[in-house]
Amino acid sequence: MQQSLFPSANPDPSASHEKFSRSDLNAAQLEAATTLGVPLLVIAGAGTGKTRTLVYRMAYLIEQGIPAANILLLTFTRKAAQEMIDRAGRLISDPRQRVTGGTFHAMANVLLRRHGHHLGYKPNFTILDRADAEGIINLLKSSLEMGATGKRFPSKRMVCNLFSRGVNKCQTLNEVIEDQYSHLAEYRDDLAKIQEHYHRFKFEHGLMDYDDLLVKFRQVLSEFPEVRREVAGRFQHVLVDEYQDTNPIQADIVRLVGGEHGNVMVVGDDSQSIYSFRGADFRNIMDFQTIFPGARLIRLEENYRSTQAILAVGNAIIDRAREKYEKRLFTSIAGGQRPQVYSAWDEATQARWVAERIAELLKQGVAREEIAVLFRSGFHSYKLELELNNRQIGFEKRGGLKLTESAHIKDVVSYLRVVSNPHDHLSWNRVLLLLDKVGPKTAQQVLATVRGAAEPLAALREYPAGKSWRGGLLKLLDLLETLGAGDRQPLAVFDAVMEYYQELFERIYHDDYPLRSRDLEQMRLLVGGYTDLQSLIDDTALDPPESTDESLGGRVGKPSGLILSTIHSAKGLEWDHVFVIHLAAGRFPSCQPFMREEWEEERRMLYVAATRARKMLYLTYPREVQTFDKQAAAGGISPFLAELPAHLLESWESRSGGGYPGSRLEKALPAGPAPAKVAEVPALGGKVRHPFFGEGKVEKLVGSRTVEVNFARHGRKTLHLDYARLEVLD
DNA sequence: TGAGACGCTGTTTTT
DNA sequence: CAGCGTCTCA
Repeated sequence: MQQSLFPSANPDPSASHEKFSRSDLNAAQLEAATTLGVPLLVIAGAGTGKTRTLVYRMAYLIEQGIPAANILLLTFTRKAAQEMIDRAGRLISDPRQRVTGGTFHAMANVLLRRHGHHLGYKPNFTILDRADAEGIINLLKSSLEMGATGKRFPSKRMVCNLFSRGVNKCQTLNEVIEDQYSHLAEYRDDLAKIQEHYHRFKFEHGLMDYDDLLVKFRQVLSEFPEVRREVAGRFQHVLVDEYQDTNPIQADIVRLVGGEHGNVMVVGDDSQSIYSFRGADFRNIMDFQTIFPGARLIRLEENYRSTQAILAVGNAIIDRAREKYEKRLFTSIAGGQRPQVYSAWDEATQARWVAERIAELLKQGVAREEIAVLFRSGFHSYKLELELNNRQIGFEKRGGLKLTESAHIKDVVSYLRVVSNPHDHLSWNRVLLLLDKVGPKTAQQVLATVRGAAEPLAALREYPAGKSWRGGLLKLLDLLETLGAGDRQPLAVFDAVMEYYQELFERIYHDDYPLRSRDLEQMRLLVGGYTDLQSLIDDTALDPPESTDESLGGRVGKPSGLILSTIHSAKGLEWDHVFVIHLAAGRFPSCQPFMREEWEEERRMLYVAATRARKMLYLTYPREVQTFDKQAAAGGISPFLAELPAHLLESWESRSGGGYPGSRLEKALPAGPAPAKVAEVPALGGKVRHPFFGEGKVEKLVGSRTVEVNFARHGRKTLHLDYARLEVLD
């Protein structure tokens, strides 16, 4: 097995050797970078040099004689870790000193392959991505004969969410159901049964989902002191980025490792907490000082990123947050142009306008990598993507569909997974279903043989296969046997798989296989970069490449072009020119939030988006948005945008003399802060309609502005009238 | 039992 | 518009 923790690119040898210099940091940053012997909690506002501080701290530790191998940097994405580590590498004299770093999941993966045997795992376990996990739920659902007829059983997606939520918030199944899924109460017993089988299934077949990686890693750390000591001994300094977005399990992992020596620094910003759906709670930041008594708190408040004009808008957004730790960002980059607001007629106009601004910027000589377009949800950029394609402006999309989520890639990866872990039932199932004349029933029967066998391949040789598909099965076994035998490079394995798969591929995807084969070619390029099959397989789940063309150049360092990204994927990044689109009611905030917590998180998301901009910020919204059934053209300006003081913003004026139905800001924005629309208080027992949950009946009035509503389709929800967009029916 | 056609429904964000 | 589940035919 590969020993380097997280295989990553070599530092760029051509990079200049910046000298580590204390004068590069302000007082607070310097304190954060150089304080030793005390746990540190760094509250760092957006753009206050948090990354720089982490980078300098790594370099400082190394200069103090601590081997880089003993330093661990935990970040939110692998990209972020690599970039920081590269930068630290440039500050020190010995380029071979390389800090290890990556995501919590990646670290857990590597260490569990080594220590998982304590919990009964073999080192060749397979990591399940979301679709895999849902697949298992589906398998179990049908094998347990649930949801057969009559009542509709909750979707696999729902079931997975429910399980995951329980894990990440440390709640029991019953608590989760009560809390969030009360409408599923009647399925409680079935869900409990599925959950039990799900856990057993994963364990018996050497499978781990994302949550397992964290949970099992925590377990091995807490139950086996010798493991804990070994891990803590190896990582004598732990640095954690984006701490506001860690969940209780991750915090526990930090506590267990860091508790051994206390050399822990965590960096975070409560105002940028946007991952509560994964169990994160920004209040956890303050628990740090309880977990590590005597921890020192350092605040970074000087913003080095944005102009005053942009920062003013950022501050105005977050000022309206109900609950936050006081902190006021200031910048010495005076002036700057006020952020521009463009109110578009509809989505197409919005797309055209943004594309035109981008074309203009490019013409003015702005580098493509200094421009980004951000949005709440992946699909918000569809129209813009079309528009950019029309104008032949290349872009890279972050977030949204991953390359590895497409069926044909999953097919290929399944062969690799079976080679690596012959007990991986899920992949076996997929691989068998690809055979002609083999469907779910037959596959299940074959799998029964795999289950008991110590050597599945040999056992299957003896399988009494039906005439129509015997040949196919034997060919498959030949392939797997050849691959399992030699110690081949991943690329050779991939090519062998492709030779076998090509025929099936063209049959199954007969209508569009030429298009799909482009993905396979791209995948082949990626495979070429690996020397170890297991890490290739791991990365398909832990570090999946984005689906659009760009992938090799963008893996390390700077993004290679114009970026379209979800706000979540834009975390920690910055650009000169940032467009935030779809700031329309019902889109951003998405129509889902119905309680304060969720509403506030949406607001923080806008804050994150706005503070990505260095020089110029553009905020746009379509006045009309199409819903999926191309019906209701709801929308209009997002309340977040509407409530901003108008004098901080500037409306866009059409230069071409009215080619667009451009609006004047004064018209679009109310003069003062807009009060939230005061919704009518419905009567007890009255009917209401929610944009997402549909119709429901008011069951209880809690306080003056909070009601409990029982929705026909979604069960009972507690709603706050100031946040939920409730319509009172009569 | 598998394969393919049809109709329904459901909508974030990510490791 | 998918991606699912159900239904029908071979």
